[in-house]
Amino acid sequence: MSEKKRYTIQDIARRLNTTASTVSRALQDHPRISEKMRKAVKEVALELDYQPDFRALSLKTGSGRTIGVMVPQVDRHFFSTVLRGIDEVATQADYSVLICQSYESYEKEVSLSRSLLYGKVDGLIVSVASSTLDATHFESFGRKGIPLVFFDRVWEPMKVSKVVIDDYLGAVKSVQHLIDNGCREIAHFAGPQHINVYFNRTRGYIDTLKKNGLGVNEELIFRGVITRETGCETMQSILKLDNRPDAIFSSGDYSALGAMLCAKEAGVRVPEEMAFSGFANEPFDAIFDPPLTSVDQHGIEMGRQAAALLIEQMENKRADFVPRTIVINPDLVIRKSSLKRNGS
Amino acid sequence: MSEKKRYTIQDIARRLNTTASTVSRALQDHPRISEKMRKAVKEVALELDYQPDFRALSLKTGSGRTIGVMVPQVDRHFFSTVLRGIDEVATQADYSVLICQSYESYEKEVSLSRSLLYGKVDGLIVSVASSTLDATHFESFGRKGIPLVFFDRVWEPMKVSKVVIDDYLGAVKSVQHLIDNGCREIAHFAGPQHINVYFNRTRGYIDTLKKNGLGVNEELIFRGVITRETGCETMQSILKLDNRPDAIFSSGDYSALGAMLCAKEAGVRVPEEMAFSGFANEPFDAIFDPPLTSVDQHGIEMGRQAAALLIEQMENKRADFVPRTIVINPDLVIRKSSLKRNGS
DNA sequence: TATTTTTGTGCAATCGATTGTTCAACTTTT
DNA sequence: AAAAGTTGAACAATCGATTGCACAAAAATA
Repeated sequence: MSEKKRYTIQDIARRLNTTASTVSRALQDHPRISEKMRKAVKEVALELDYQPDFRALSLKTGSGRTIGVMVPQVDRHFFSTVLRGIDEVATQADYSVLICQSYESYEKEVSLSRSLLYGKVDGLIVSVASSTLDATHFESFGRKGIPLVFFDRVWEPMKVSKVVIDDYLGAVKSVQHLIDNGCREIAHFAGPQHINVYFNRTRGYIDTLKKNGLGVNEELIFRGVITRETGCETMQSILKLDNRPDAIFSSGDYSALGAMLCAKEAGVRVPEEMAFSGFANEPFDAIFDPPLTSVDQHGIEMGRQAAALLIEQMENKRADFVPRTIVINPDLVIRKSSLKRNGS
Repeated sequence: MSEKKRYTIQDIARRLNTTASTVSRALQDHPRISEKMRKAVKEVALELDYQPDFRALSLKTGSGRTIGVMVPQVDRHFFSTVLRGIDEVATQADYSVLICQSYESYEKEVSLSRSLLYGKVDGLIVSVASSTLDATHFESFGRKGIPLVFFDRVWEPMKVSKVVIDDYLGAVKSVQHLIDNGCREIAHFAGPQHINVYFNRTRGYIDTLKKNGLGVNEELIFRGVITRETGCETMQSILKLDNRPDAIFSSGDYSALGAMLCAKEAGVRVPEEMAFSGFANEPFDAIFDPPLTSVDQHGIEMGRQAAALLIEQMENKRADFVPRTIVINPDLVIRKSSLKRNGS
């Protein structure tokens, strides 16, 4: 019954006894096309529901107006807000956004890069997977003239534009807040240290302790604790310690949460006996009991900046483009879980 | 300094004083190419980090081996699990997945469809936006011979393959469970009724009440309650009622949660005085106090089935393909929030 | 040695669009 | 009415890759 066909510019030409070039020009309102022909072409185009073929078009023009985004997982609130920011700016500039997920896997990341390199995207925005220790696979993009922008989890050695938050500052704000609230023995859940963001959070923690004249107790730094499960397990060991810490500064909300729930379960009063502070400001932070203090990373803004940076570079194709790094200030969102001093 | 160029098959040919066709064949291990030439070509290709141009390739071959997925939002747990299922099957079959978000907006959905129609994808998997009342814009895909599969939120009138869960059954299981636990006045938070999934959940609720000889009280059906905010507000009004319901069956977890937290805040004992049951089995359901009973939709499985269905249709390009609908059985995940009878 | 077969490459068309060039048919100018 | 200018549309090349066909040179067969 139905024709099931994608009509091309040639089909239109055939029906009107003319050529593809004339049709192409008519559709573009070229001045040298007669009014009559223009109308006829547009009419047939409409009738056939003609859409130009993206592949042919981008092959000819050299750009498909498509931005690729590669993130570890889209269902993490932070990444999804960044996506929103990117989408916003990209749409405005008439670019499509192609999202893909590495699922934190190095292999997947490499194979995705390869497939994107085929010419599916004209520019790429990336936050690297946690299992990626070496991100040289991204260097091909530079070699092929495909602009690249890193955000959040960046591959420092590469000379490309980056958008990051000041993780160090976020940690400082967080730990200082805990100290100001009377905490003196602050434990820390650290993420994988080869990832810049986690490394910087840990640095901020250590420096802030020192700055306040508090000693750094290596035994209170728990490494690789980022999931709810590990948070919970770590709390179990903490509860067995002779002198329990009076606060936890976690590099992530999931582990902070896991630990907090475990502690409550074990009868620890939060925040009176133990205060908690996380990182990422996940939406569920606000609805826990008690609500979790956390660091907001302004994802939408990061996304906007990353997209703007990328588009700028794509449009100004000069070889002398100088990569920039944009640093965004994080905000500490104070909630009950850390208010040891006063319950306000 | 750096060349900043994408090398083509022609560049390789030029270096070896041969032609593009020979290079193309050499790279494909065509039998009629000499061992020597083959080696030489591959060597240069490697040296130049040659990657075939996706656009040229898919223009010629007619397929870019790309599946498009359009969902309302990627940061909803259900959708992100479906994505995982799709990704799994697609990757295995050597397809790339292109994700895009409608953000529940009809306009965005229409404009995305248009851009995908350009030939960016060879097949499409869709869950429609809540603001979409008329999804005829998807019919172009059929007309152009681009296979389409709906999942979860489907546009019933279209004759295409669909993957859904039995929302009716999910609601039945949920409400029956509440009744079995001694609830007699069960209120219902209903979603937008023009969306099939919400409509069916409400039907399941009504039918189950009737089946158990319980009357349906229209005043206990609250429409359009899907966010945490509206859930909370609705609970406020419920608490003012003369005869409060003893349970809430919500069509969504967010509103169930909002309501549950509000009720607890107001001093209602959960589940003793009021039981709660949601829909979607969001990951946070398990970590609330009390944990929320909910209906699991088997997202990964839905994604797998949808992708398999789509790929089958794409590869078997016969015009006589008959659309299928796959119905997946939901499971009720029982947690403390609904266990009124016994605290087990 | 003459003829057939095999082997290795090049030529040219094609996918669907864009765009510079050519060229006939009208208009306008003188 | 002849020269010059304008208009409308066709021709052909191009983007990067694939692939049927032609055709030498080399190898195998007679």
